[in-house]
Amino acid sequence: MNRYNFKVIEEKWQNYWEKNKSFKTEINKNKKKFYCLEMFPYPSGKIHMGHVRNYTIGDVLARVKLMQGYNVLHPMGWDSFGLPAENAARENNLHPKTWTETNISVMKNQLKKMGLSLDWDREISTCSEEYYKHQQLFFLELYEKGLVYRKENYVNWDPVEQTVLANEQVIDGKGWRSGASVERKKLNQWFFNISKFSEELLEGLDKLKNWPDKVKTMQKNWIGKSFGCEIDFKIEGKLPINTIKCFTTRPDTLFGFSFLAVSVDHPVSRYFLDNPEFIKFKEECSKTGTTEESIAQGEKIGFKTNLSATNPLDEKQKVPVYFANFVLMDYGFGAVFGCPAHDQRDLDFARKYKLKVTPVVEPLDSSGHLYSNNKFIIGDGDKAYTGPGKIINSKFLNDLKVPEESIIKTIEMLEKRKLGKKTINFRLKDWGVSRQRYWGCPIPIAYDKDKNVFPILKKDLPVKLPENINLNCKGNPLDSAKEWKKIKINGKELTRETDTLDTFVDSSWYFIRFCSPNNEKYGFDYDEIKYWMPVDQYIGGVEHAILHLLYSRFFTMALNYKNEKFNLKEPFQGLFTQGMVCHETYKDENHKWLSLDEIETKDGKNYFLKKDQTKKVIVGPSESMSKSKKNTIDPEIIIENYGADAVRLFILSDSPPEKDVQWSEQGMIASYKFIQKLWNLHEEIKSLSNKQYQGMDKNDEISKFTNQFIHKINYNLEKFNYNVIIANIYEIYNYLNEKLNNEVNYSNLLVNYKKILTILSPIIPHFAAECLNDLQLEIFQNWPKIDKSKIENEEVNIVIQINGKKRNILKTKKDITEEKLINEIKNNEKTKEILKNKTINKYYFVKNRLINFLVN
RNA sequence: GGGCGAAUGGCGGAACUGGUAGACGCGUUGGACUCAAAAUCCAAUAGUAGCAAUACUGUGAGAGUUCGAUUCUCUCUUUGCCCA
Repeated sequence: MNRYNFKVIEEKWQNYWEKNKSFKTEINKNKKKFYCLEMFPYPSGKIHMGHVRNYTIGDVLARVKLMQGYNVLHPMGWDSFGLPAENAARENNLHPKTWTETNISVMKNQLKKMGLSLDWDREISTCSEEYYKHQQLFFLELYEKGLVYRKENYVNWDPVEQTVLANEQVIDGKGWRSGASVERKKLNQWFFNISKFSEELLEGLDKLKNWPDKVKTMQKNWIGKSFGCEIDFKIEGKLPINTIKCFTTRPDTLFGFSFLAVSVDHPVSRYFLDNPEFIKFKEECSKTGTTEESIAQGEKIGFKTNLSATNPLDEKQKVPVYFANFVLMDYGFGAVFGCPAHDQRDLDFARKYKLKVTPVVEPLDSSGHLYSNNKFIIGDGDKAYTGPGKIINSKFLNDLKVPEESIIKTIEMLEKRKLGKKTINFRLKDWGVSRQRYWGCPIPIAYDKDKNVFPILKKDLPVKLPENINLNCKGNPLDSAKEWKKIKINGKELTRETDTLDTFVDSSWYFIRFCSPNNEKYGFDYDEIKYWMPVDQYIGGVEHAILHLLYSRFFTMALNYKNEKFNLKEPFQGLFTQGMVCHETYKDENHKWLSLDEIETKDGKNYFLKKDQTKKVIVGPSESMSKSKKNTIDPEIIIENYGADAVRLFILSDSPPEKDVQWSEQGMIASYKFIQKLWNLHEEIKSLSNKQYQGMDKNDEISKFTNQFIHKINYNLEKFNYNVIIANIYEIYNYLNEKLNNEVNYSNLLVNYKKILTILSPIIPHFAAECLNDLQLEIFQNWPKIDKSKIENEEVNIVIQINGKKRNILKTKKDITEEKLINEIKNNEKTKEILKNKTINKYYFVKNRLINFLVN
């Protein structure tokens, strides 16, 4: 028997597919289309196991759909702008473009070695001019539609690096590189008006039937629609201010009102700018980050003004007005009223500044700690009560049910008295797209001396990135590109915008570009997107559940906005989020991460340092593979050692795709060995043909088994239960292996074996192609149809229960009636004992499944 | 603190709309082959009792609905993710 030589065979078929352009796709209106898309990678250098998992899952689906007769679009590209290229360029003195292109060529080669069914003719790279020139045009179109605007906004500013930091570059309030405390700084920035589509983005979620509920919930929370009320508070003080407008979701707690808090950026702040103490306070506020989390966790501080605010429902109740760091200008109206008894933030603040705490909601359940001497108080002094109950201490609002009645009724009352009105507020903020970076898509805008905005003329696109650039300067490199910055529009001397676009913009329309990747005139072709879009199945990591997916949905809606020809609102019909690939972690005595290369084991449990066998290694929990934890496995080495088919098989086999999978070398080896076993089986089957082997399988049991197997696989494919499919494949192997020893009719065997190979081909395509070809069959087979008459068995096992406990199993003919069954049980040697000396009070019969006797 | 999910042998995990719990794989144990090892093949493998047939117990804990619950309901514990 020949050993299966995966190296030769995998290379052979990869070359064959490439040469024959087996996966090239074009519009074919006679065929149903299927657009299968996996999230395209950032070209960081090498592919990692996460990619292997993502692309294997996608490839199985794409190949199945192809075999089922769909016209399958399965493209791949590169999300190739971004900060790592700039950092790497600084460290290695390479141009970001060179670094990126090298990485792309390495990774493309690696992907090809996985045997993916990709149409490489559609490859795109977001850092290429061919791509970003269209993006710049979209930017201008969105600008014309009023979906892009400029405003001042806070950024995370690293005072040492003189640069803006992304949120993930801020670690514990400090710059990741410099370690300096990050400041809040105001900069003029470009924004996409995503909040204009808040309602549509929210409503659209309901129509996305093939999205995981988890992701939809996350997006829903992110959009954060809340019903509430805007209330005008009367202000008294020695300033020309009459009212301050607040937004609240809890107007029903108005009688618990003990202060009014406004943002330091609120318009009223202008009256305090000559107050040195206020300036100091404002600076203090700018030291806390801009994220909601840092504000929530940070200390709540306030600056007391000489103003007072009046409760609109009670003229007598007047409370102080504070500037407070936890109020943000871009939520609501930059002002909130504080009801400390029923809001944790407000309570923290009230305790700090010794403000009154009046409870206005009485909890329903009296077992709570909020009671003392039958009187409701705020229990231990630091916990606000936010649960349900009824209103107290609130005059005419008293006894309203919280929250069912209280909020609506209070709003009605306020509206009647013209003191406020019902408002819907969204948490979703507009998308700031300006990045002070070199390696991104230049924003096609210029300014005159007075900072007036001049869009670059469309005929002058693309705005190319300057090639010669000094990346080792402080701040944004484009800012120091003096010559590049100069531009004339209609004879007017202007200065270019030096910010580039957030890379999330690049990935917000690449799926549209894939439909017509070579259209030079425009970002897409209407006919092509009409045929291909939306993406039928999008597959990627759950870490993109919110931003990338929301931005892509927005961008599609923005393209659709005021454009009847476009006619597409939701880009991704189906979404699947796969889990991460995990591995054990290892540390030395000093709690430094150790890589697998640095350690050794003899028993698989106790690990020692390779350098020093006396040093024990601390084995940590399994965590997602990452370079920083040194627990990565390099797919290239694994493919080199075991072959692409074996890796594909393993990465699917051990866990459901939506869950994390634990990398296991032993599991990997098992998959490798299994392919060898399948090959041995193949050789054996082939050898039978020479003997014209005629076996005994008269009932054609093998067809029955195969049909049932295909039926199971179809079901599991639909449910994405790929791990169960692999188990099914092991089952059919075990079955065939046994049958070959038991004699089988050769022609029956061959018919079914062909079907089995067909089913294997999306999962282990090289192996299946080799076997099919070896039998002189076409390597691209149609997905086998099920012979329904052969799915059902004529015989079934019926469980016999006594008082709900299993006592025996009886094999009978299918669809047996209760009477016949009971008769059979009573006469059968094996089962008649069960009912002996027993009175049957009642029995339950489930056809073809069980019978449950209730006896004394 | 809120929202959502999860908990099944030594491990990863199966189980259709409530109806044979533990498919399949890994590991472990025993055996065959071999001078020996590797590879391969065969067998066993939830726990307890028993030579065995078999019986009892078992899906995080406790309750409930039901003839019957891994599956449905409630409470709790642990844990993961997202938001704060």
